[in-house]
Amino acid sequence: MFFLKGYTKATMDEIALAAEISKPTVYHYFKSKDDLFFSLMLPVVEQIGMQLEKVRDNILENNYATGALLIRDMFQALWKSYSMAPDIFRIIQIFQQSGMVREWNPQIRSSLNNKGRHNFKLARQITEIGIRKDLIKETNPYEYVDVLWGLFVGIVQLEDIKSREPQGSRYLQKTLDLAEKILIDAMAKEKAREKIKPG
Amino acid sequence: MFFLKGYTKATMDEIALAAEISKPTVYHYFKSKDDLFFSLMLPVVEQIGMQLEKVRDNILENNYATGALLIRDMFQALWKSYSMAPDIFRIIQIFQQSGMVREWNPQIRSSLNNKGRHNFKLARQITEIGIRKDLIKETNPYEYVDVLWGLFVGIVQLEDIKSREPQGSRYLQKTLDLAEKILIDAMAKEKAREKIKPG
Amino acid sequence: MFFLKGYTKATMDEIALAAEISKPTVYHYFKSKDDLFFSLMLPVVEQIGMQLEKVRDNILENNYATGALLIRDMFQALWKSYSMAPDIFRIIQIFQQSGMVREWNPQIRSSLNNKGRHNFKLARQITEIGIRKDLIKETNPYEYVDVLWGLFVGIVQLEDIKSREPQGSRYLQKTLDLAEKILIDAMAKEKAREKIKPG
Amino acid sequence: MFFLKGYTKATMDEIALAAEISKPTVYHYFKSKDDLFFSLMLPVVEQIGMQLEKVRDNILENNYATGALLIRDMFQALWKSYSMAPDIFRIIQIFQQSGMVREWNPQIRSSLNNKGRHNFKLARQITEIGIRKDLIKETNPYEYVDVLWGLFVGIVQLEDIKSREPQGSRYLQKTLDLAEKILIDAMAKEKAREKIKPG
DNA sequence: TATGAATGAGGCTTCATTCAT
DNA sequence: GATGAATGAAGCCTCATTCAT
Repeated sequence: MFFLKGYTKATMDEIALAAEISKPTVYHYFKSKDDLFFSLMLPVVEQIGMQLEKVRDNILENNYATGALLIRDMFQALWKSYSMAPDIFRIIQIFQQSGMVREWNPQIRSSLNNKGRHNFKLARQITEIGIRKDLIKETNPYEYVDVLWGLFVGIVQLEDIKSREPQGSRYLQKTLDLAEKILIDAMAKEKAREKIKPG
Repeated sequence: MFFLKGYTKATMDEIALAAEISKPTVYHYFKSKDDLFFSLMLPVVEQIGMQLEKVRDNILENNYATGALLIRDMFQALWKSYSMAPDIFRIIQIFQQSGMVREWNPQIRSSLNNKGRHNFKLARQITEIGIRKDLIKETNPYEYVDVLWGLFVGIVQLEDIKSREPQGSRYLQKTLDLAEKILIDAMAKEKAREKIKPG
Repeated sequence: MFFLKGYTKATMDEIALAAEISKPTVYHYFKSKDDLFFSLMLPVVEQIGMQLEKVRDNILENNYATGALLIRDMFQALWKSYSMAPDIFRIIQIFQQSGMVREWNPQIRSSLNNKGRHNFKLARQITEIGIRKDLIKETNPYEYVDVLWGLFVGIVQLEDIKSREPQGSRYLQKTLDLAEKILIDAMAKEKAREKIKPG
Repeated sequence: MFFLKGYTKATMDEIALAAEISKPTVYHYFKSKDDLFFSLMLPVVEQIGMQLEKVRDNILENNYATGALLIRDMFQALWKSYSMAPDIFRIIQIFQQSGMVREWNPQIRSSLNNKGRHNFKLARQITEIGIRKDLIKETNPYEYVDVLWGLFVGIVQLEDIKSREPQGSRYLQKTLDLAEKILIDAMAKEKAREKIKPG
């Protein structure tokens, strides 16, 4: 529902109807609409964090022979999280668009923000280590991570919109492949000899 | 207002208040909330179209010596449109997120969709010509254009969200610069010598 | 407009549009919506009064040979007024239905009520004289007049509604003819010999 | 409320207040103002239908010795329905005056129209049988029924309006009695002797 | 005389949330 | 644990009416 209609337009009536329970029952499980929304988002945000932690562990253990492999893994961290729950992944976007105008439960808000910031920090760490280890071209890690995230989310969103239209495309996979390739081409340091062809 | 709060949360009361006119006066000029929202979006969508048309004319007249210049101009087409009315540019995103708010006036909906599709078609044309003229690496133009658009929009959105937070960054410009560089690195064909074939 | 939509649903915008003048111009001629409405009604109410006065004069001058002729003339008094301005005649009904909840300009209200009451009084006078002159069967003139008025208005209304539907009848004339015949049959005193056949 | 103020002027606020429930609760039971209005009307329209069906059954079973009795029963069919819910009966008039308020739910509109037409058809059937059975004078049944209905409704309306005024009369009963008498006098066939042919 | 633009007040409807059972 | 019924608050929109020109 949140995904289909956005946070504000999804009504508790519809949500209860779709869940085939009564409205008071929804409130039995979730304190409020915000709470319900938040409960959906949190696991995905955490999922991304876990994926990124794996990447960080890998690079710390020198498991990446090339920058291409590192970059691919970072990109895949997002993609895997997305694949596990595409609809829910998208509502994170909605959440951010919704402007958080309504005063969220401060606890909720801070928890989510912390986890979000944590993810960005992780990605920056990974980038920095990648640069230090000569896998990634010298860049400002802040900008690099923002490009990575923006690229992924922008494409998911775009293909999403397109797929909603009658003649909508279903090229999400292919477009993300291209995006990944572009990132690698642009960011990965080509090792003296072995030239990586991302496949 | 739409930008600050999103379509649904922006109330006509607030809009009228912000515009320093009364609510009925808003309705004197715009038939409905949808109509007002749409009226804001249209010029920006058209602006993008105009910018892209310039690029197409340029490439048809062989005004691009290198692929880098072509790609930069396409990227700049978005950026210029964005710069002219950042807030309004963003509401296009909101519009798309909002799942085509309610049942739009079919005329509105179709007009906007047509213009949007037109822009994508233009960008694809430009890409195809660029490939044919040996300025851009061989790629599927559909995917290429989607990456371009997704990258731009994703970054704008991300920086937007960040800038809303207390410690928010203001790195939009720098991040977009990096994004442009990445696109060029990855897509533009490096000419051995001058390979431009006039005509 | 009032006739088409009723007092409340007819908006000043529509009225001005239909009159092909601007709204302020309407207000230039009529102080308010009430005033405009009233201005339309008054002439018809007065018209009915004038018709009835003629009948009263006639009966006072012994111009009616039979009760049938008298009753027909009273019925015709309504019908003529209706024919002169059917739409406007109907709005009198609307006015009465509208409940006069809104506080009409007291002057307007009283003027209209007076004229209306005057008409009923006239009709009663005529009836009383008719009874005294042995043209009409002995009856309570109040009830008699109410039947006459109710019958006429009820039929006009009914045929009106029917004519609005796709398969709507257009039998106003014939039905009113029958109504008149019924009234005469029931109320007119049959003179010793000459038996009137209303035609 | 509808009766007191008419459809348009009766506000949902007032209605809820009068019903001593909150506005949303009204909407819990009725989808819209139209729906509420319609829900009030339907039973009365159906009530009239049931009364007329009884009359039709009676005449088919030769239960009427004289035309007077038949006509009285038809008139009483309306009157009984009216008596059972005078206020609600009146709103049917308002409904018709109101020009089919806005765009009624097509289902509602058609349902009501069908039932209304059904009632008229029933009354015509009764009239035709009455004529065939020599109880009623030869007449066009269409016109006859319209006179009957118009007469009843016109009088109810008129007395209604009068009773609203300070000096208003309360002569509904007496006037309807007279109306019934008039109808009988004019329409019922006076039997020379017993002319009833069983079967 | 005529009008585009403006508005305070108010109407219908919906929503998140809570009772009472 | 589950729900039909209830509601305060708020949103979109319209209307009669008036300015300013």
